[in-house]
Amino acid sequence: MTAPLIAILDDEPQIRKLLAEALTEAGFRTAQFSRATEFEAALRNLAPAVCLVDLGLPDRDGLAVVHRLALESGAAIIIVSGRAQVQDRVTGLELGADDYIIKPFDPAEVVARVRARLRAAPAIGLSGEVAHFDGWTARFDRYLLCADDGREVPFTHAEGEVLRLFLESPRRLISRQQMQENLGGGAGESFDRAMDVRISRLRMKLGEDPKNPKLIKTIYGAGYIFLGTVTWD
Amino acid sequence: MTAPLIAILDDEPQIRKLLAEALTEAGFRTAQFSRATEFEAALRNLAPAVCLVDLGLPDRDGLAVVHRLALESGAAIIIVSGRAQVQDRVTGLELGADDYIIKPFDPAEVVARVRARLRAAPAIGLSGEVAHFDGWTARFDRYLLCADDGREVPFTHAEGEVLRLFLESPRRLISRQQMQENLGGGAGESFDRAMDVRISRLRMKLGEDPKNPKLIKTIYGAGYIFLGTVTWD
DNA sequence: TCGAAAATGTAACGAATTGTAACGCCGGCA
DNA sequence: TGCCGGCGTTACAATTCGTTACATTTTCGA
Repeated sequence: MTAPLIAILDDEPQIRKLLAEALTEAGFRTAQFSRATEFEAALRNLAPAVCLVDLGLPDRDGLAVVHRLALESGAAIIIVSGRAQVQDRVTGLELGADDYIIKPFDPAEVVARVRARLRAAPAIGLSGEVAHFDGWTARFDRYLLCADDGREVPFTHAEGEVLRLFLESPRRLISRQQMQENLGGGAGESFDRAMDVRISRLRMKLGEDPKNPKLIKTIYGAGYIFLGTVTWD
Repeated sequence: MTAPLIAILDDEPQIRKLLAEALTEAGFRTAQFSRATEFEAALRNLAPAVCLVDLGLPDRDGLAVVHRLALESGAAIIIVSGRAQVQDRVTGLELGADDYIIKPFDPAEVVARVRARLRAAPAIGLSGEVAHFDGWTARFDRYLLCADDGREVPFTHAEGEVLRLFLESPRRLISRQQMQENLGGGAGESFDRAMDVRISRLRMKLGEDPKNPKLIKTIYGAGYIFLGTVTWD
């Protein structure tokens, strides 16, 4: 998967450079803009995950930009501004910004706040190779489940398919139908207890209590729900 | 729908009071805690949408609390701390906090940042999934009834449907008609004792005295009434 | 007041669904 | 060729939940 794109909108070149360098070093891609018009035009083609927006722009009020962004784009918005009054921060946040950083800033903090936004953002759809949930880390690249206490449990390909499905839609009912369709491209056979067995084996590896599973719940007659708070790297 | 619940964890009473007043005035409900142990115990039953956490706690390292919270709960986490170094902020955010506010703070900004968190994550916070009543907490997200004394009783999907119906209309007569219609989409068969059995099973799990049920009352010839004071998170 | 009919409570049963231990097939590999 | 791990299949155990049967309660007319 490609690195998330961070858009930077600021009229001061040194600021842009500072931000871009820090973000690039942290592994993100960046796109820089000095004027609001240019920025908004580019948004049609780019889909940044986070936008860093300065309020003091030459061609438009930064707050107006923030407001439009909040309404029309799915990106997280972080205001980076020299306006330090509480009232500025409150109105910026009320207008739809997700965070507000005051200049002068430390690049490390900006990176940390960008990461926080990405973490909170809907990880829906795209999934990578590493996910964390409830004391576990699933490494799909190594077919390995790592517990926070250091234990490592390998999982197989078939188990991984089920696990990925769960981790991509946590806290949502997944019907047996959906499972069958998403698993191993298994053509619709007469019927399949294979799935149940996969889930049973996965539960065992996760150390679930058979009488009262905490992570993978069965909804009789409907399907399964994965409870657990998932973060994808 | 009830107002989102904001949890406050800070050992200084004035700070708690300041935060609670501002949040209450802004239309939120609050729950206050002065120690980490107390806070974590309460999380079994509460499902706050946002947690405001101080780092300087008497009984535990605040960062550890933040980390656990980030892994195990779906709540947004805002650190409110006097530690003002960039390094503190970065590690706090990396450990899973969604925002970091430095003391002394302006209550208006705290409210704005809480709102920003709620806006970004309407999915989590699980509003509508947790209800409290008379010594019990019903967690529909986990199919679990938690007694205030710590006991946990799982309930099934069918039982949950009945329970939810009651908790959504407490102290109001619910006719058998209405039940049948709301339950499992059950088409109006000739007649159904299924519902009675569901209620009987639910009563048992709630530990009702069969001769004298306190929570689920039968109105002969009319229906049922759920007596109990319900609060939804 | 008494007794019977109607309404409700619930234990027991059973059909459908789900859990899982055990078995066996298959492909990879030495 | 023989071994071995992955994984589907099978068989049987466990759970869910509606149905049935009977006990209990309420209502109401005689």
